[in-house]
Amino acid sequence: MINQKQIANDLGISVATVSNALTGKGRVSEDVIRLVTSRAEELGYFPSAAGRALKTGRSGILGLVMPDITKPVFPKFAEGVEAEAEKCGFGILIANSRSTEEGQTKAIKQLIQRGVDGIIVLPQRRTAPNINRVPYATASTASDPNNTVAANHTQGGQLAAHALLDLGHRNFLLLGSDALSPVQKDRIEGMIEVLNGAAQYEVCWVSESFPDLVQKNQDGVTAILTTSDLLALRAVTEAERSGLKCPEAISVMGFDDLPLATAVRPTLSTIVPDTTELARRLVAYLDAAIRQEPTLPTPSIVDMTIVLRESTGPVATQFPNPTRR
Amino acid sequence: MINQKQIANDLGISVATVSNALTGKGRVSEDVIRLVTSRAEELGYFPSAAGRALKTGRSGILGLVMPDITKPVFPKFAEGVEAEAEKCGFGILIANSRSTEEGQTKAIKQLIQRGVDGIIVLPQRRTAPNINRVPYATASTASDPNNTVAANHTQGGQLAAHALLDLGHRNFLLLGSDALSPVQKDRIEGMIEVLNGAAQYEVCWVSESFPDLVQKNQDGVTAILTTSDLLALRAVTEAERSGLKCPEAISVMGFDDLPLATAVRPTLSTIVPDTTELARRLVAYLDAAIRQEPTLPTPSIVDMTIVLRESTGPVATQFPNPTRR
DNA sequence: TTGAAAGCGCTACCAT
DNA sequence: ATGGTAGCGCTTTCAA
Repeated sequence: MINQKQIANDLGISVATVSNALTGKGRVSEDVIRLVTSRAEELGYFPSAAGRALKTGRSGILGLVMPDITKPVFPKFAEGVEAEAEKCGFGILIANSRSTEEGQTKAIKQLIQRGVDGIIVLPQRRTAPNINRVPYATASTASDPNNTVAANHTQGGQLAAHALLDLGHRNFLLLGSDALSPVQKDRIEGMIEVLNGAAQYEVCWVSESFPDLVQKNQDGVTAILTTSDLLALRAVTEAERSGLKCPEAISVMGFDDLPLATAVRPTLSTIVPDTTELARRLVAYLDAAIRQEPTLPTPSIVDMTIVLRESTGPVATQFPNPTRR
Repeated sequence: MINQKQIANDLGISVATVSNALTGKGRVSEDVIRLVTSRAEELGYFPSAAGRALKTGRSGILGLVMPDITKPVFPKFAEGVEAEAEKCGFGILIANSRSTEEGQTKAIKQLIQRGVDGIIVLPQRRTAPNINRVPYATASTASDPNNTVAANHTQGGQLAAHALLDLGHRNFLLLGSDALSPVQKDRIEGMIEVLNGAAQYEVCWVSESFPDLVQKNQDGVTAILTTSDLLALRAVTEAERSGLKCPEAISVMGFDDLPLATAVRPTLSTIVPDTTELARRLVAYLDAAIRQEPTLPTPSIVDMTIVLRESTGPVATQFPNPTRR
């Protein structure tokens, strides 16, 4: 491994000058800077991360704790964080909390041991990570008191409901998969807020058994709002299988804009979280905290957007199903 | 930050003894070990990663270069690598090659600068990563000469073809999305090897336009083999939309066992890569290389398995479509 | 069994 | 403008 000392000896100057020339901090003559940088280039010099970290007390690495990167929502987020971190000169060390609080605690401990400068946590069940050694930032729901930034799930739900209301729908089925998830609760809540008084609706938490969509449709339901594209996919395909055309007979709305949303036919209308912005604020917060800036960004909420594709359409003017009671 | 020196002063012993007691390497009395560890516990001591790295020349961190974690194949792999790495005491630093060779080169350089001990690369277009500073391992296709381990895409393709042949199908449509991808080429090749002489088949690379499945079915096609679950999803939903029941009229086979495979109805029959085993071998190789073990694992190939779900079934005994010419 | 001391590569202070 | 040097926290001889 080639180091500053070798460059210094090579050029007959001191390591201090080499360091100064390379980092551009000290006052060194242009000539020496050119000399040193070109020699460093020649020798293929890379500064030692360990040496620098030991001296400065900073590793330039951020930890990212996620529940389960296998779940399709997280990769987009991870990518956003990685990209933002790189812009600020940070690397990303990943850790898996395995969707449990113990896993989360363990992951955080490991990251600290590895010397990260800060930690981003995606707590799934509103657990407050207990970190004192390094600054941390969390992306949670708006209703979570100790978050750094939150996606506006409620507003996302509102967006979904509004869009279908605008298309003329008045009888809704709201589909979630986990009644305990704060995220899903917020999304459903947003939908309900908008629907209340304006339309009929029924909330259904899917576990094993999926509701009989034909039956629901006969009962008047023309629109399904879901808390996830995975559920929407299920709904669309269940519907089409039983002869209910989507969106002609029934409209289906997804959530999260997963890759599958454009792979399925009909393509899924869905609510899009701004993961890039979320990641940006998370990293910006940590960056400020690590630099010990006097004022830190305050908790904020990032709105979602909607994208209307093929799975939603205007309510049929005449009832698609003549047997409706 | 609390360090060994403080513990040493605290206990009136030397830092060397503290280090020895903590790492268990040197010969220290049981009493002292107990004393030191308990005191360390009390003070909440964590060894400094930087200090240790500087001294030992090892960071305990592995870099992982992936083309695009947003593509649904990669998260499962990343999780496997993370899990395996943790078992060997390594952390995982992620880097995004953005599916380009320049991106890959840049990512590798960055990882090296951050002091990783080794690098795992998923080269997408059969590029040979140029790394000399640290050991690296690649997961590529079997036909790639410089790989450490490969998933047996060809055998996966064979598996798919065999399964549908066994179900009585004799007229196939093979669907890929990228004729330039070595992975997809190998998969299709495997299918063709099995089908040749045993059945009729047509290969179709989907770009924008999707083949007319009703037409194909009328031409006799009863089974579709794809190179990805995303394509299979597309095929299933296109088919069902145009009144072709799956699997009654047409069977569809996916690849990769993505999360969506069980969210769609019918659930997708698919080929499952053993990402855990792939990850295990990759990490094991690097671990050995980093420890400078005399003999390193030689390149090896990991077979895939098949899971039959709802999207495939026996060929219809009578033609589903009476208008077949 | 324990301790003193060197040194990993870097930066920053202070002197020249 | 440049150089000498201390020291970040740890491990590892070597000596006691």
